[in-house]
Amino acid sequence: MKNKQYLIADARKEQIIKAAIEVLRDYGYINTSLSKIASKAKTSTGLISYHFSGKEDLMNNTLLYLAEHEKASIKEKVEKEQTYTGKLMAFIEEGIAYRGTKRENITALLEIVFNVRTPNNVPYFRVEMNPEEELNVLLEEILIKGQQSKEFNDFDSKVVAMIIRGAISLSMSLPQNENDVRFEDYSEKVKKNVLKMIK
Amino acid sequence: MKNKQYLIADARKEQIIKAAIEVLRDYGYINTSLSKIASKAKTSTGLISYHFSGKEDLMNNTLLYLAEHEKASIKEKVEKEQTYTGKLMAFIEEGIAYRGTKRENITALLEIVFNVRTPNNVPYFRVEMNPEEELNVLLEEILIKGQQSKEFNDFDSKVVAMIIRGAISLSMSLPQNENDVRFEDYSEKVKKNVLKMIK
DNA sequence: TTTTATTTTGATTGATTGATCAGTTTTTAT
DNA sequence: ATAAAAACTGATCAATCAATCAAAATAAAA
Repeated sequence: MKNKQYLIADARKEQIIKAAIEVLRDYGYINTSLSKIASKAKTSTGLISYHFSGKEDLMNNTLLYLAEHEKASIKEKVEKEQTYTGKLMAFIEEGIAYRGTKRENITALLEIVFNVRTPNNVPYFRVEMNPEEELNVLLEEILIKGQQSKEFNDFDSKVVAMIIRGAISLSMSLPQNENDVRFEDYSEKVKKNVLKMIK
Repeated sequence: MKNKQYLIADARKEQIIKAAIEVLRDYGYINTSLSKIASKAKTSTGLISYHFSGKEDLMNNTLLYLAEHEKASIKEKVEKEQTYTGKLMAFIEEGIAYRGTKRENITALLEIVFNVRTPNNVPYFRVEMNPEEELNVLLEEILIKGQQSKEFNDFDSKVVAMIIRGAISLSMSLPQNENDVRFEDYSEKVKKNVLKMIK
């Protein structure tokens, strides 16, 4: 029963990670301490150190958890579509929608990516193979295959991918108190403008 | 002689701000301490507290210094152009070029904007009237006036402005070890794609 | 049941931080 | 020249932090 043996540990780990996400969202990385996470998770700092090898390890696991969540959400929508145009529109739509509905997740992810650094002092957001990078690969793949299938015309796929990523990122700066209509409106208009670039 | 009276103070303030920019670039916000800034500026922590009311005040002044620098650099190029197409292309070109040549400035600016919060715990990058916002206003103004003069066709100026801003921001993720050619290439291609959206 | 392994607590430690302040030097004004 | 104001130093302080650890509680295995 090797599985059951670690069930408690895994559940506790996820509980701590979820608490970390809340604290990161509420206080920002600089004001996120293990004791704040511990009290949010209704446990002790010692337990965090027991399940994770340190604060950095906790942040790495939290980042992985968040990136995986986002990636799964977007991939699912993309795979439902048959055409590359459909896949691309789904990528944009879900990328923006995710930032509207799962705002706290993206907020926490940004706090980590902009503050944690490798042992060589390189910020995560400069690291080539960070977890977010997988979504880039997916996006560029859609663009290139769409060109090969003649659905899209000729353009630099890397540059257009960056423009799309930038537009999705900036949806975070949309006013959040309003309802979803603003996000949907932004999403529709971004899609229209992207089509102008690639068709 | 009211002017001379404050010359030393102003010079010292700028010296400390420049040291802060270097430390922010090298260590990131979380590892930026007053003592690190003091030793980089070859002075003492006490002096920083003498010239600034605290760490937050220093960061605010540094942010202002950086935003002013960038704004002046872009505005200068934009104002040289006569047509709105010219102004828009200049905005994009200088926005991207600035991120290539003054990388340390933008790096420090991002460290501040993503970490400092208002007394109400609102992150700076969520504050409506942050210093960066002035560039937005300029960009939207170019787009709207370009439409009014029939240089541009019909589109949502706020959305297109966001797409452009996103593309400029992401130029920071271009590999930096290479020479400027990558930035220029990216710049040219972004401009072409933007023209597809607005013409 | 007894033994062993896993999980949890909370107090403690050593290090670092931003800020303060008494005292010194330098500049400016009279 | 003298007084006053401004600029500056460096030691010190209280607060906070991540990490540690001995001891206790709980669960699993024998």
